[in-house]
Amino acid sequence: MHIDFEAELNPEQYEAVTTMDGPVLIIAGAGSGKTRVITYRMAYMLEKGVPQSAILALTFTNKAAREMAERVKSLTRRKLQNLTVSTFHAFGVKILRKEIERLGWRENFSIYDESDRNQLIKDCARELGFKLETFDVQAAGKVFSDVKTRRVAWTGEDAYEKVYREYEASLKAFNSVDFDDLIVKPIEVFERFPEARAAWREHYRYVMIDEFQDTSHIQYELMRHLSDDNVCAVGDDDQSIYSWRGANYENIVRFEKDWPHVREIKLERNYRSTGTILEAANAVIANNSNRKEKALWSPTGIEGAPIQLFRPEDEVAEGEFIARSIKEQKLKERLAYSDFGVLIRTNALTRWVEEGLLAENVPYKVTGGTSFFQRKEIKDIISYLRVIANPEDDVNFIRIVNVPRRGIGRRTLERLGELAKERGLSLHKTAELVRANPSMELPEKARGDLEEFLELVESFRSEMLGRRNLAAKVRALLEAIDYRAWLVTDNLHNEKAAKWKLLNVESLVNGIDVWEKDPDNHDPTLFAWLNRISLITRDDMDDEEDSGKVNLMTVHAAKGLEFEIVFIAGCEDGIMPHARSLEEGEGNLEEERRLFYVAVTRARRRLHISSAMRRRRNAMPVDCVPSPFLAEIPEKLVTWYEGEGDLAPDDAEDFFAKMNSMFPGEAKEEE
DNA sequence: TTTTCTATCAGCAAC
DNA sequence: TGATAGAAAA
Repeated sequence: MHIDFEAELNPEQYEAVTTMDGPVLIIAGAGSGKTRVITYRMAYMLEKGVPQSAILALTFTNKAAREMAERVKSLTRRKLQNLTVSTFHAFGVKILRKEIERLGWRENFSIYDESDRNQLIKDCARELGFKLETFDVQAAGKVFSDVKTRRVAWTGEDAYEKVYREYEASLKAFNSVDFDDLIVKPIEVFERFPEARAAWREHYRYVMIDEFQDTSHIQYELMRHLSDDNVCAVGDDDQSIYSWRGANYENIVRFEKDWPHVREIKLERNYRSTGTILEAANAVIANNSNRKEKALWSPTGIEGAPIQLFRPEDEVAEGEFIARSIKEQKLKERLAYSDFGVLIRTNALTRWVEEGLLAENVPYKVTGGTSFFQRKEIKDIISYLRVIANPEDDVNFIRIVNVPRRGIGRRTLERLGELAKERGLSLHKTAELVRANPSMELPEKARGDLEEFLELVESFRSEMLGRRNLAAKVRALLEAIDYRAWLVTDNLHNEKAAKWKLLNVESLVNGIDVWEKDPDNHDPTLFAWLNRISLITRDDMDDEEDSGKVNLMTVHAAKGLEFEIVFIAGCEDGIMPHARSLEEGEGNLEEERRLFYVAVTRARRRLHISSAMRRRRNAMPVDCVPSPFLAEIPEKLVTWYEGEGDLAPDDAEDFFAKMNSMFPGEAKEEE
């Protein structure tokens, strides 16, 4: 299959795609066809005879990775089973599954998410005699992460340091790693075992990094270990919105230092938005100081409708307005519900928008927030499977040892914990020891209950380590622990909740079923499944029946997406920019502005911004001031909506026809 | 010793 | 709004 690269790309894109060898830095403004460049670049390499297994592309979300792989496949019409397109974290897992034994972990390690981690930190602090009321787990977690990712060092008199040591020792004892470890541990492997590094480095001769502005210090390190000279970073400093997660857009500067002969290519043509939206976005972001100069421009010359501002009475009115406006525009312009995106700063704000949409019968889906896998009932089941896969995993052991109730309460666990501590063993190992040695003191009843639990784990462990019928075995497990009955007793006063939770559990098991029956899945083991779901997010779940619905999500979750019509709700001072974010540091106003910029540039055709006059906070209505960012939009680009009349201003030009005629190839382009 | 009930507190973004 | 710690009840 031959691709006419020159015809399907603009000159800058073409240059970016065909510069295969040597370091390349692509500064890709919002909507400039970033994904297109990356996918075409991979296709180009393949066409030039680079073997697929030599290409590594790293992205930030599973969704982006999957879509990218799909597009390369459809572009080249090849199956490409050995092409590696993956998130940083998933790639870290891939390395660790091969190499972690070098560091003293076993291959069946567990991955702790944030709540697992916080639980462990709490246990460690308690263990060391800290009063839990005065011990800030969140703060400790942040410091731990900073230390682990080498952003700060201990001062030597830090109260957290001891807890950190305990935490690290516990992780190792439990054969577990946390999220940061997924990046840090591979680096450690590469530093300590140069032969391992050489092997990986040789394997991937072409490395590409997407969303480079959001790479953290350690991700950059990992990339450096892996890349020789053929490295290509694609990013946009104006869209760096993850500094709280360690992202550091100064990596762009470091890249230029580390590869001085870098070829730098700027993509500023925007194929997405109207001139009005671009002008507004440019004007807003120009208020940031520390950035690479660039301005988006539209090759179409379509001015488009003005940006519509609205100040609803309160959050309820805001939700109503959004719902009505969506209905009206959909009808008038024959759009689909999925053409609409409603963006908010915090997940808590979704509620009011949801109520508005519900009241007007507008179908919607919420992306992000507490993911499916964070739900209690789902975590329970996953905890069981984690313990079955890795019995040393104390955090998950504790979580489920008494769910459903089996008489193993606090006292028994405390006692078991003491015994484990004395011997330096995991709880599971200790429990086995207790079973074998009647001399070890424990009340008879507790002993029996514990034994029963051990047997349960063991019988399922031997069952599930096979490579067949995982879903059926999970169903059997659910039966064995009678999880259904537990859901009923645990939700006595809320039958609906119990039913809903049961449905969730069922859909989890169905998910396993689908996954293990996928012909492309070459490793249908319990370990593989656990590794996968540890890294999965809500946006990986959608596709099923979610097309044709309005998209409701946070601005963070919207990065990389685009919608015909965008609403930015809750555009008030204190929310956008978020007060809490500003408290944290000086530079955060600029990051909040970038966040707003990202929100604005999601819109192709029309943008609505609302800022409530009053909003309830903790049940008390509070007067609100519009976001200062609104004043940064040139006045000539906006109109005010007064709360009645036409909700959908006309922009008579036929946007689509014009847009499509301007460009060859697919016009609908994600970033 | 375990389970159930009640009061209190904190709530930004997510791999 | 939910999680969680501590008190009361079983």
